[in-house]
Amino acid sequence: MLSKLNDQDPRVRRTRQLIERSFDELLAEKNFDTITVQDVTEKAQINRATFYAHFEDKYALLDHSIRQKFRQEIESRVLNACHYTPENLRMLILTVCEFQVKLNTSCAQSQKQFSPLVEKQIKEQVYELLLVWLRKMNIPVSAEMPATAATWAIYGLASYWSASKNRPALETYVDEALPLVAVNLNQFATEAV
Amino acid sequence: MLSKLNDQDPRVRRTRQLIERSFDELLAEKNFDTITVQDVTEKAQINRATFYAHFEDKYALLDHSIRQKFRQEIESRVLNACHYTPENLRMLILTVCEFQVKLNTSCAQSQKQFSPLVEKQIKEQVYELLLVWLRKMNIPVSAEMPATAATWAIYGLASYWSASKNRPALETYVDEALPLVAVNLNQFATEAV
DNA sequence: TCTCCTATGTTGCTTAGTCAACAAAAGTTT
DNA sequence: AAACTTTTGTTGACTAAGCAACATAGGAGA
Repeated sequence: MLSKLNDQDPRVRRTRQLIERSFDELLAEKNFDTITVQDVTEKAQINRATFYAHFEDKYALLDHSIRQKFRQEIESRVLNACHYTPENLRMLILTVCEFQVKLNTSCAQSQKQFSPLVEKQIKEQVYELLLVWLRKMNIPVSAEMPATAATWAIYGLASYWSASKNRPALETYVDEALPLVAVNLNQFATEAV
Repeated sequence: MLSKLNDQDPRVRRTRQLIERSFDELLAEKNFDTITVQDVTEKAQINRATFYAHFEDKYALLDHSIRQKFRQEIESRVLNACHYTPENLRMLILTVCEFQVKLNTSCAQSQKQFSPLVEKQIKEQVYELLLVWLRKMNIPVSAEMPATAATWAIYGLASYWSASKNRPALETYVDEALPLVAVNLNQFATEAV
């Protein structure tokens, strides 16, 4: 059904948590496509009908789960509540890189199949974050294009790194990557704090 | 209100768990009479009105909590699913002794004030357990009196031990206590399995 | 192929939990 | 003592979760 539940309602928060937690645990145990909606609801001890009130299907749950996890990485580094600086940008690139390898190791072998999902979620959020940063510098031109360029560059560099056979040390790699991305943003940075 | 909720309903189980867990955590932190119903519901993240649907007040919660904990001790030793033997009786006495000291150490200093509650709950459950045991031996006389005598004896001996300045080793104490209690029950034990 | 079985969505009705507002009790402060 | 703040129970209207039943879709196996 998906008739928009109220995110502030404690009951809604609770059941979402139960679903998310159970799903994470199941993902650690077995492959995504062997996980059924029933598995999730049984583990969460909620009714199956309740699941469908929250998510369209298990793919929507996976989508949400990935989005959630990346958002947490962003928030744990407070990147969502700061403004553009080269250092923060560096931290953002680093976050994307780490997230990639984390997914490849934490869950089972199943990751290849939903890497397009991951790409979509990461890029959406990086883009939104960069937009916020750019808009805080009240620049004369539109923020969309620089944000887009930087987003794709960041994601591309991160997946290039995470896919490399002999990965160079993350810190040194990010040092190299930073100027390639920052060139799109630095031009506005004079107005920043 | 307390309009009997359905114990089988997952929602009911969940909120009870939330309440119990929060209460336990609060009890570990501070004294019982400084704990408010609000504290519990805030920690449990449930509505205050919901609390009152489950418990009359915080005293009823305390009552329930103690009952619950002792029942768990009984069940973890499978005493609820067996029959009378001197060894099982020994285990029961031991359980009561351990429960007494556990309460005195685990929670804060507050225990003295609700020791009558503890006494009531322990005795009720020991009595019910002994009744079940006695009835399994289909004895010719009524089970109530031997069960009562044994219950009081067990509780008395356990609190005497737990209150002693220099407590003797539990095992040896129980060895001494066992015959004093068993004398009420052994006479029927010939019929037992 | 046909059957069996399991997972999926969906539905109408019931029950539990939320919320806000209230009056009244119990502590606190001054 | 009076004025205050906090906590307590209780209420009624609303929303989410549970349940059982259904039709359907897909796989697995004879």
